[in-house]
Amino acid sequence: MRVSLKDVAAHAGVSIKTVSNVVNNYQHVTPAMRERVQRSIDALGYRPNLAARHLRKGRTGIIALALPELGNPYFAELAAAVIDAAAAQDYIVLLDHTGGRREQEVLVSQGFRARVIDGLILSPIELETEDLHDRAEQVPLVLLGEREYDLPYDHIAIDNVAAARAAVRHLMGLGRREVAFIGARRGRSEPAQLRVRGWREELTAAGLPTDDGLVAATDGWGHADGAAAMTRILETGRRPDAVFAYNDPMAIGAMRVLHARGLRVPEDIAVVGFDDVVEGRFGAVTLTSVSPDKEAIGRLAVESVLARLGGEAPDPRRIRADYRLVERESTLGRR
Amino acid sequence: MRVSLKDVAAHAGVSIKTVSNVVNNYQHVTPAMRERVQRSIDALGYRPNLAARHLRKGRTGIIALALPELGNPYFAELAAAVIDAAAAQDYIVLLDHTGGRREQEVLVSQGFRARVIDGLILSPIELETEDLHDRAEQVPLVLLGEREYDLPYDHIAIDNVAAARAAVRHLMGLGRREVAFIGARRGRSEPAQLRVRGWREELTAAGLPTDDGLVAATDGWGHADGAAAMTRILETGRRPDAVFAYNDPMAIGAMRVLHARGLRVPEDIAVVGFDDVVEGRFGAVTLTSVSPDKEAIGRLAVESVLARLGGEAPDPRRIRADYRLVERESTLGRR
DNA sequence: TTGAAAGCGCTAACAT
DNA sequence: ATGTTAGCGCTTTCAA
Repeated sequence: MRVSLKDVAAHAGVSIKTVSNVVNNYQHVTPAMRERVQRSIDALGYRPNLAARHLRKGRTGIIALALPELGNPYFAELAAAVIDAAAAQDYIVLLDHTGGRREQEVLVSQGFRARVIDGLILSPIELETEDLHDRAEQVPLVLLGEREYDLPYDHIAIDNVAAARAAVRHLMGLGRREVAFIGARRGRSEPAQLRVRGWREELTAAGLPTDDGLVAATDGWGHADGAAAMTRILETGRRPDAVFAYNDPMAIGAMRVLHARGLRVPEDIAVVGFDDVVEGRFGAVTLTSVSPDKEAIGRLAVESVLARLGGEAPDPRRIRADYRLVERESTLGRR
Repeated sequence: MRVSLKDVAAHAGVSIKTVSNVVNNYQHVTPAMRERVQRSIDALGYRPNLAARHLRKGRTGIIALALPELGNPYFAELAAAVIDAAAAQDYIVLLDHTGGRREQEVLVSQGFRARVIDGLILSPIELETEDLHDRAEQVPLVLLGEREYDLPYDHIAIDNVAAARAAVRHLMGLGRREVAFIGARRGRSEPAQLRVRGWREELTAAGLPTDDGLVAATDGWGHADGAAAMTRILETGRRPDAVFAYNDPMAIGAMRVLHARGLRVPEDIAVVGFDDVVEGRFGAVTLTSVSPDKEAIGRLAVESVLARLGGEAPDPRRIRADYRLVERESTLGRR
């Protein structure tokens, strides 16, 4: 059986409390006593039982991170950032994925998937405001990503509208006039709405029409969805001179289609992605992309959850992380 | 405060045990009683406190998964498989990453990073046999991946030597005679040794020399490392007619270099990767790759850990997962 | 500065 | 079929 505080106490000939004091680095312990107890701890190989500690303190030292899908490298990289930020505060991360499906997101937000957690970081796709209204769960929740909710939770994201505008502006600056948007979402909910809005606003500001025939809706957000959307646009006979994709995998999928059809990037069609995943830097044509500060997002998310744990209840905040546009061959061409 | 069993019992006018019986779906409860208790549970919004349950049962319902890095899509996809397999058994996954560094791997294997877990799935890179010898931790450990250890732990992997041989054989079948290997590892430990061995064996079997000038060692396993290694080989003046990379990101990095130098894939140099990540299917030239059955690996890993939890102590097994070689444009060319 | 004892919420052995 | 109770390992008053 495992050794408990009691065993150590018996071995050292002291009380349980004294051992506990040593384990928890309590101030007022004489060095001699600390020494003696520590010796017993080492001798017996004592390791505190966290379940018991948690039961007692009501804390588990675990935060959950629920992402749409790990296959998308953006989320994988984000997960890495969150794990590191959590580790820096002695927290461990439970990872879950929702597939971006509302039902799963609701389950997660209600705490039905992971129940041993001190806090939850959720990046929703389809989740609706009303799903969060009757949240029985009282563990702190922090929201990530493009969807915005008018609810009292911290929300961390970059300014998606501004970022999308910057991307489109970059294309305009290169003389492109017909910019397609790939990755609007089918159905009622519109996860991509902020980026579509940025696209629309920037075109309008430039005095250009925003042609819905150039907006391709998709079911998912992977390479294949981007490829399918690009194909669909081309098959209508439209020939835009630029494409702005909801994310990098979709942009890369689109480029694959362009390449296969003999269209040159960027000479014939320039392409801009979103998220700046590593993969975009190593294709035959490197990808221009909006690069959110993932490190910061991960760190801010962890800080937000933990802040609410301390009993402090700061007002819910909308936190803006940085981003920048990384210009590469898919818009600038080969230097 | 949270509602406890006691609160529900009081509300329903029954004993704690009865409520517990209902919550745990104990057999012998009259439907009427079950109904009545359930009503109280719903009314009060009772949710079991897992910390307490775990303290009592000595189980947490959590398994840890420690991977080298999430940025590599192979590991991200594997993580997804493990999470799903665990969910199917009502288990939740704590995710950690080691950076493939021995020190971190040791920490993880000793349980110093996550201590509230029922089992651990570890995919080591630098870890040495002796690091596992004095494992104080008694939670079940399952090993994943290419490194093999002569130790009493379950180990799940594909047959790396055979898979590497299949890849090289495919190249030989296409008439290639000078096959470089990218991604051998610097330093004492050799995570890539099985794949290098397969490469060597197959060349030897074909009566070809295995030229060490065609083996490029790297520090990491990312796109950039593959690109650097490819560059190094080319700059020695060597011009192999094929490249076999340790993994897909390295293969893609290498293809980027070839493309930038005007070398055609596969006409001038054919390329084969390993892991079959999604990204390889959408480049300008799609990538031929060894495709391990990630689903199966994830499932087998979870099953292995959980099997050892049941008190059963089956003999440690070496479990072989399936793989296949997926042939694409980087060796076959454009159809 | 250290010890004794209560109790966190739950399960399981035992009693009814 | 349901109730009583001890105790999982720890932290935390409270007392010495």
